[in-house]
Amino acid sequence: MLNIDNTDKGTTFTDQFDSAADFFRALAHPVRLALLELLRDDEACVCHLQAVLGLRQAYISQQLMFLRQSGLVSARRQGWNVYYRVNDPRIFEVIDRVKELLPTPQQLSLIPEAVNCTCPRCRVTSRPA
Amino acid sequence: MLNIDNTDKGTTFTDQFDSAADFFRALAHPVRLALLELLRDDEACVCHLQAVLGLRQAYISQQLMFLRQSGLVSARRQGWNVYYRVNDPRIFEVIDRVKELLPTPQQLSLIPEAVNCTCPRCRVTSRPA
DNA sequence: AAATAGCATTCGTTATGTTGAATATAGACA
DNA sequence: TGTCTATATTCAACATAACGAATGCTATTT
Repeated sequence: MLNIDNTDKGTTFTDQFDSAADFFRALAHPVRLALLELLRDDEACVCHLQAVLGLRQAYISQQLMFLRQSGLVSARRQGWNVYYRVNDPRIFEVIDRVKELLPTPQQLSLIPEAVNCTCPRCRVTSRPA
Repeated sequence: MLNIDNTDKGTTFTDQFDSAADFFRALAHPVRLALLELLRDDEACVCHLQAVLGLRQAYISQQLMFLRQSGLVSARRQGWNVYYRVNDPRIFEVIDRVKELLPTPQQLSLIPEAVNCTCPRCRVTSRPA
């Protein structure tokens, strides 16, 4: 039931936006958005994300933990590597819509090649030489 | 030009998400989302928002300032009152899409009536008695 | 079991956001 | 001009997030 005058500490009108605010907060960081972008088409291991973004491994893991706790991604271990994937690809509809609304001319979101990743997947996909 | 290995301090892959992150940050607060919801169909004065949300006036103004600085809303003065409106209604497409993605059963987003607002508009629209 | 690789977590510092209290400002009206 | 109303801003306390450094954990390989 809707609490009109907020006389007690029950549910208020504002409270119904808590989960949406949490969702937006998970996206409110450029590194997390970059990570999600790298996971858009396929899962990826941490070492791959690290190599592409050029950031320290521990920092990558911290941001991935944030995304995990927000329910946006999941992790799967395979041997030495842990592969992350997006739980619900529909979040990209939200992200893409926001990009359209932004006044800045949308540069190509080209993903740089992984240059220093040694995981098995990268050996075959990103290292033709 | 895309900076592949981030060897200098120029534009990195992550940088292209800065403005999107700022946008999401503006929406990453339940009170700001509530304010936007109240401005969805029509502009509203601060005293109206204050009465509906049951929050202090200064606090409302602070959050409105945040939304203003984020470029999401604009203000217009008319006599004693300042009326706020959403700059680009397309942000509601984003907000509504997020609400759809959330697992929580979407409660009715009914907006409570303003009970203590004395602005001229509220006198005619929300105070039948 | 020991060493190694890949990743996660903890700790501490700094920065940023949140919120209340107090105060300031701008316009309307006498 | 002075006062009143509606709103804005400033200041300070507190909470949370960001990030670097260091360390811990797990699975594989030998």
